[in-house]
Amino acid sequence: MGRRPSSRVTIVDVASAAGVSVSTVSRVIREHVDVRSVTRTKVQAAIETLRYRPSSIARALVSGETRLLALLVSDITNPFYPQLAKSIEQEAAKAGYTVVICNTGDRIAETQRHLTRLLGQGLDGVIHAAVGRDEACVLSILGDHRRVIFINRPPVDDSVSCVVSDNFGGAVDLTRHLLSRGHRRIGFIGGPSFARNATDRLRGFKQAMSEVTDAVPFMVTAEFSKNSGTRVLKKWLDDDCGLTAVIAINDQVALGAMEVLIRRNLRMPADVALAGFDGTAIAASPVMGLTSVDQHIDEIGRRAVLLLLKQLGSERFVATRQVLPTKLLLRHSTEGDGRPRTRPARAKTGGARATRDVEP
Amino acid sequence: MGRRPSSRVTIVDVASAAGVSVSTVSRVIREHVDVRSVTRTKVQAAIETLRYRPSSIARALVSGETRLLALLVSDITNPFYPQLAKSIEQEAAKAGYTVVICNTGDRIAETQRHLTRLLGQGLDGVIHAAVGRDEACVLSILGDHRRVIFINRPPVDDSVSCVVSDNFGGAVDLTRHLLSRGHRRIGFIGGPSFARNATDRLRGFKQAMSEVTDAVPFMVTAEFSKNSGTRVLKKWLDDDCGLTAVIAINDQVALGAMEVLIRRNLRMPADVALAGFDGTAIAASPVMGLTSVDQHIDEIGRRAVLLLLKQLGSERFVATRQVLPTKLLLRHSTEGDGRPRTRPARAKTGGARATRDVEP
DNA sequence: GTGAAAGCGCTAACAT
DNA sequence: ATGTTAGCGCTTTCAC
Repeated sequence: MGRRPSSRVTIVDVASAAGVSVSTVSRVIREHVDVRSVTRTKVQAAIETLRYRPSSIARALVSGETRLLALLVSDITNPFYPQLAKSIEQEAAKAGYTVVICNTGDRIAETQRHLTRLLGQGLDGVIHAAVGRDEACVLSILGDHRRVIFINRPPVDDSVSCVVSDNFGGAVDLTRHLLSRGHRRIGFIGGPSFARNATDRLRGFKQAMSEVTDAVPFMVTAEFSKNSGTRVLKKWLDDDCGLTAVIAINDQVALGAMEVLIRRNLRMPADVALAGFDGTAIAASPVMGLTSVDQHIDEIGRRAVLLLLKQLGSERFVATRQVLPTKLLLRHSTEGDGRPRTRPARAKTGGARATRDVEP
Repeated sequence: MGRRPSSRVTIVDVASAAGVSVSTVSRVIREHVDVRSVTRTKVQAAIETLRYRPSSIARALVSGETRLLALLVSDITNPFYPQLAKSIEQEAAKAGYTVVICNTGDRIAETQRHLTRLLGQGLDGVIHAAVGRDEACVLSILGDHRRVIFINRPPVDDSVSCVVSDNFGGAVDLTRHLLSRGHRRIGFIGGPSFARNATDRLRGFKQAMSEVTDAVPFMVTAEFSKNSGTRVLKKWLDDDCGLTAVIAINDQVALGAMEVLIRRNLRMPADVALAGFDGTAIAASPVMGLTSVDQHIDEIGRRAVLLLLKQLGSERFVATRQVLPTKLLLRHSTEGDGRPRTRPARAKTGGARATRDVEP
């Protein structure tokens, strides 16, 4: 079962076809210099005609290098991660590396399960985009700090490399923006305390709020899920706590919150302004039109791969900490001028064949 | 470089620690029955204390089985695929299989690159969720039809297994729904002709339209991207062709189309009704509120894995073709009663602290 | 510059 | 029921 056809073309076949030894073929494959160009050509011809493809398994067995990387995410259905995954996959492929994506669901057991299995498969390195309670576990399972990069969520342990955003600064910018628009009672739907990007954002929020005397912060700890956003916002609205603006810990949570606003016919930002974090594509769409703190997702992915490969290739290792600036992207959900700005409500000019709404 | 610490615990270490031979250890690992329970316990203890983890690389080299599957998608940032990937990953993990996700971008060269590389890595099987022009290429590279399952897009070659939706039926249902709501001039933003799910949906649309004498279909071929939706809808509106409803080939294309409607202050469905395909989470959200033809994404993923594993495990192989029914999910984008139904525009009752809009 | 041979860690006959 | 041994396809000394 599962055994592949014994017809596999091996290095021995190539060797005999080219009339040389296997070691010579091996040298040609790995582009060693100590091969006469005549010989090399001969071997390459044999490789070509036999359509020989070296087995990375056999190679891995002897060299210990698989060119297999893992990308750990908490939930691939959060659009933030696919965008990240794409850039990581692209950059890794350039260097001949394969990336496997694993969902941890922010559960230690899942991280453990994946890592143990992948280590058996000969994993070369790990990019963890959602470290949390599993931080120690990851490091102990891998044993070697050189083979891990944390991204998105900063690790506690600073003897590990990471590429993260300036979450604190981003939150400060965003909060100041809301304050400058006159909001004073602002809610912050936070993330779990084990996620340092979330705690950093919370700190930024608190900092900015403390700079304005009459600002009244509302804070709550929740999960990074759409449901979290829905649940928290419902509660706040039901409690009638007079919020005029809400910051969600990420765009996904903001989506959940926005659904509540829509269901209750509240307008953004006239009734409640809303903002998120991450700068995902859906937030950027006018369909959602969500103000968000952009994370330069592609850049983080690119850097993570380059850093990891560099670490895998060098003997001495010093942990690197890269912090990228964020960018505040203003959209309908906050940029209104006090009058309703949500799309159909502000319909005035109309397009082709439009029946027109007139505002009260 | 990359060489893992030579301190790896091997099967030999376990054997000597337990005072047995390597074959006995191997038997214990693979849960062979021919082992006395005393011996087994002894071995397991040794495995435990030494923290031994079998190398699947070595195992793969001899058995030809890597338990590595590839999932080919056209673009992981289309939310349809992460949902699919998640269910596939989960089902595969149950059987100890690892899934690597590859973006083909619907380009043959990319498929080729990934497959060649992965085959060297000892790929066991492939689930291709976006076959198109690369169909022949996939089959020839893999050589063995048993090791491929096509999902989502039906293959041309019916000697290969597939799990797909009833795209034709789904399109018929959807089109009839629009017709029943009085729409007659309906646009269909189609997909590329190499994607059979797209062509099947188009057939369904034509079929349903032909059943109504005064129905006027508009059709165009585009890509499976948000931009396609934007571009086509802009053109149609600019041409002022009097469309009252538009069907997009998938939810992602519908998103692009919806952006145009929003930007032009056209209401859904009062001015233009809009619908998509796939039944993604974002379409279901009231933020998008898109009528869509649900594909039972999880079920497709689950079945694909089970079918593939079954095929990998059996000697004789007969291609299976599974066609799942679709389900029409009605949402704001089409279910309106003629009056504006888009959220803020129909604000009448208001929620807590809401300033109210009154419709004209 | 090229070849011969010893493994990498495991499985699967074949012995016992 | 357990041990012995020959590879799986490749890399890598070490000779020549």
